[in-house]
Amino acid sequence: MPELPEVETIARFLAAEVSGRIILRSEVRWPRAIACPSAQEFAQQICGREIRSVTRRGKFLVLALDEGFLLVHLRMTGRLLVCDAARKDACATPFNDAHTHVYLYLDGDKILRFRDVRKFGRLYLVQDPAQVLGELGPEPLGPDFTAAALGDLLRGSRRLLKPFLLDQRRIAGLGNIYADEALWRAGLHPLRRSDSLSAAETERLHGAIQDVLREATAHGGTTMRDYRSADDAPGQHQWSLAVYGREGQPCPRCGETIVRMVVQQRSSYYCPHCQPAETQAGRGGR
DNA sequence: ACACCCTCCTGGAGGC
DNA sequence: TGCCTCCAGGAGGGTG
Repeated sequence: MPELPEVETIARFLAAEVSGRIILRSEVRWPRAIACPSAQEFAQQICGREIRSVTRRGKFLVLALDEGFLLVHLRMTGRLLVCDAARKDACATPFNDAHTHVYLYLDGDKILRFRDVRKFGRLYLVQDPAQVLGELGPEPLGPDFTAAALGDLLRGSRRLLKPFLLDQRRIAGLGNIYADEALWRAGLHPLRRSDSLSAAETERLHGAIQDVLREATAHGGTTMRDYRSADDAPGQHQWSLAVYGREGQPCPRCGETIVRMVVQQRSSYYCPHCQPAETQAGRGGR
């Protein structure tokens, strides 16, 4: 499930592979993969466009075109793959399979394709990226995301910490894995209320979010099952996870058994010892 | 403003 | 072996 580090890894790879290339033609095999405009308009409008750059905003890939923007959200199992036209039948991931929904044929005999087993991912072709990205919160590794800024966000919310961290309108780019890892690093229980954090706890959470995202990006992301970069390479951060997916295993910090619970329909993994529900002051979740 | 539940999807895992 | 059911989960929607 691509979150910020995975999308960043893909963006960096794609930037080197497709920047400056012209989209000669496209093929949309599953129209619903195109969120906007219609699949027909998409095919017409994208033809002849030059890809100027590939960057990331939150969990979105942002392909700046000479005219407009192609935005891609991979959701759970979406992938963008590049290959040489001459070697398309030798791809590690089958070139022609039922899960590949959009093909973009580029100059220089390159092909960029969108594949998604679960069909949750979407492509957006827009003039103004704010149409899609406008509601996103700050970039957690950007200059605006200071501990003070996080404090303001936290004080403005009465939600539980875990759903707070997953809300892309508050912070853009965290998903289930890194939210759990950040909470563990900060020693904060997922059910703490956002506006209950002390200044020291806010500071810890801020550092934890940035550290885990930087480390995971340096590792090329986390591959639990499906994630691969655009060159089919898996990430390596799964070997460094402290709590996510580790129910029943010992906490790397204290040895206590990691617990899984469901918070708002989502798995949450935490260490009951390192992330106590009760605060020092004696109040708190449960 | 918040929680809660549903929908979208499919392959993989577990039960029998 | 094989069939059946359940489940993961990001985001957006509806409802209370």
